[in-house]
Amino acid sequence: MVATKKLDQRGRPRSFDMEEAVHKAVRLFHRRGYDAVGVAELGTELGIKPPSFYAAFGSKAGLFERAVEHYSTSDANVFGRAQASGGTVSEVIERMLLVAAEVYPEHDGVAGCLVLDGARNSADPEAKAIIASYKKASRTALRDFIASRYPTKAETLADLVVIALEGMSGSARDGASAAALKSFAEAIGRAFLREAKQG
Amino acid sequence: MVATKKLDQRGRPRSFDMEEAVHKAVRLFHRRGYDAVGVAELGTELGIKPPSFYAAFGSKAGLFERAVEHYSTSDANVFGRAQASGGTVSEVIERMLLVAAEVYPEHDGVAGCLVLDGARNSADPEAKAIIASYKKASRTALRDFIASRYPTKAETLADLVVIALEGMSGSARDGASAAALKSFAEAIGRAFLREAKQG
DNA sequence: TCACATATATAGCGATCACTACATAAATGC
DNA sequence: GCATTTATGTAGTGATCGCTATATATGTGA
Repeated sequence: MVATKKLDQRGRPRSFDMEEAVHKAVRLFHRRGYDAVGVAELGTELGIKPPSFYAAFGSKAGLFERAVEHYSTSDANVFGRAQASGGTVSEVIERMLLVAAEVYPEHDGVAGCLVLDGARNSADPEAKAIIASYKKASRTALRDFIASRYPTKAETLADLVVIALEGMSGSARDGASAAALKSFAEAIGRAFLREAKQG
Repeated sequence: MVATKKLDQRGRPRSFDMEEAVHKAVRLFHRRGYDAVGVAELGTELGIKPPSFYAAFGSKAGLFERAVEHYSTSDANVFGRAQASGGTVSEVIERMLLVAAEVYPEHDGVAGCLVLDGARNSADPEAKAIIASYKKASRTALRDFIASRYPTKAETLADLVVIALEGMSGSARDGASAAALKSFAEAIGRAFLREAKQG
């Protein structure tokens, strides 16, 4: 049973590019949130009509899940970006906050973090579950990273950072400037050091 | 023309209590956000049928405006509550953060701040405008209060507090515990003192 | 008593929601 | 050629959205 798996490409081929469609969906969901983006608009913006849309993604929530997954494995993942440059735990945290201060303000009509704010006030249980899953995973990764250096204060320090990022994302979506977010990020970075080393 | 204005109570009287209806609307909008609460649900929960609803409030956004106004003049206004007890600027700020840490976690299914999060991701321009107006007024009041003691750093310090409160409200809506919000509030209180007196 | 003013209940408006039934088009394997 | 497989376009599903037209009920002032 070492049969070579022929991925048979039978049937009519897709008339649109999946990756490009998901990328456009990321921008729409990120800009306005899950509920405010309708399937009709997604269809016209992505150039996909309803039957093809549902054949490809299953549902609106299915596309949202793909969009969130695409988003959180991109440069928008501020924790991943900050970790990539190495350094101490506090250096990475400070860098993450500064990266967020650069990324979160409005760019091309999009502001804040899709994971933190993309399903806020949503009435859809699926969308909320998808976001809750990603938030929990992110928080766990961040807490474990902090615990590698500050094991007894990891929870409190993780709360400090996560709540701060929530505030930065929400404020950015309300129009906060890059300068305001930067000074906030710097203050939280100093607070992190202070809370980590004292008390 | 000093005619005594007789507020004539002519016509059929209301069959519901306006204040009680607004209070119920506050809870619904606060719990789920503006868009996720429909007029049909408001009607059944408030015991008001459509024509009476529109005669009394004009529109869904009209009721929302009344709800936000009622909310922000209640005990939910953490800045007002913190100011009421007096003290120095930094004492009031620290107290406000601690009050928010008590008020924002879920109580009776409601979490966070209606003003900060009630119209998040809303597709309705009216609701967004109402919230934007209240946010701007709150921020201005907070900044002016801080400026009375720290005039050169008022903007930066106001950003610190406002973005922190945004984070606390958003996190509370995601299920953050009172303990987590309290430790965050304490850390931000220390950060406020530090940023105000140094640098 | 009766006009007037206001609020009510019944019923339904057009628009939009996420989603689908159905027939057809376009590729492959034999 | 021809069956099979997959994707497509046309058209429309029932449900819900915020809101309203119309007639009736219930109060006041004269």
